[in-house]
Amino acid sequence: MGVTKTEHYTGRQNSISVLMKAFGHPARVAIIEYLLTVKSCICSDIVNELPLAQPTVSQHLKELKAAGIIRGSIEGTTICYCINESAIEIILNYLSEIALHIKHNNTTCCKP
Amino acid sequence: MGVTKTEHYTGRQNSISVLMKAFGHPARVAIIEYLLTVKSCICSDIVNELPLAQPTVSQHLKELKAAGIIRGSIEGTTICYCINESAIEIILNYLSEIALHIKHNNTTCCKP
DNA sequence: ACAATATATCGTAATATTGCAATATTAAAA
DNA sequence: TTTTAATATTGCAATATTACGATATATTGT
Repeated sequence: MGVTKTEHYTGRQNSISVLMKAFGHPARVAIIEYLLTVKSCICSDIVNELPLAQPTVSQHLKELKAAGIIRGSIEGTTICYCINESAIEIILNYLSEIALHIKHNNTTCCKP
Repeated sequence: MGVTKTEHYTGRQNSISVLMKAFGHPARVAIIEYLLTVKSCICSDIVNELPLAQPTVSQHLKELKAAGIIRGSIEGTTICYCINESAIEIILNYLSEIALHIKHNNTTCCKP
């Protein structure tokens, strides 16, 4: 049906999937990487850096913002967008836990 | 058009987005978490743990495997699935880089 | 006030994803 | 060999995503 049964999963499972999904498109990965290279976060020229039309970029930015990966505020005709460090930390902590679990469990099957 | 312009992005951007996308659904997050709790990785009962029909679980497992997040091999009527540690490490390294970049750049705008 | 510039929103087409019933496949067990 | 059990595949309906042209909005500069 194309609709996710969100209510059947834990809050953490849902919020992790939202954060990860935001990284789940190469355009958004490229946007994030571009934001990193720009020291000042006035980023009116993302459109020129990407092979995408302005409405498409705007939409990806909106999704990144909705997921909490970036923050932004209007500054005249330009927008100040930058990465929300704490969102990155949340994913990092989650994956670190997983990596620890794997090492701890030390499952011997499925080794290449 | 619903079709991603993969060819316009770097190989790294594409592969990161593939890995992250695999985590971009709560059912797959739940599957991964379940795999972690099972010491031996014979996981024939994922279906009983999740609020999803067997074909749906099978499909999510297929996607996780295609993305490289899990590995699996047939063992009679059951399947041995487990998490591919190196895939987790790849994401961890990538996000650590981003976090470092953020701290290093020390952009002062967009602070809450 | 008007033009220029930057970004957002709307509408829409193409494609992808999610979920499941039905069915197929596969190998162990009787 | 037939049944049983576990997983995969197929086909399909509902919904989501991606992308962009057209247009709206908003602010700056003249």
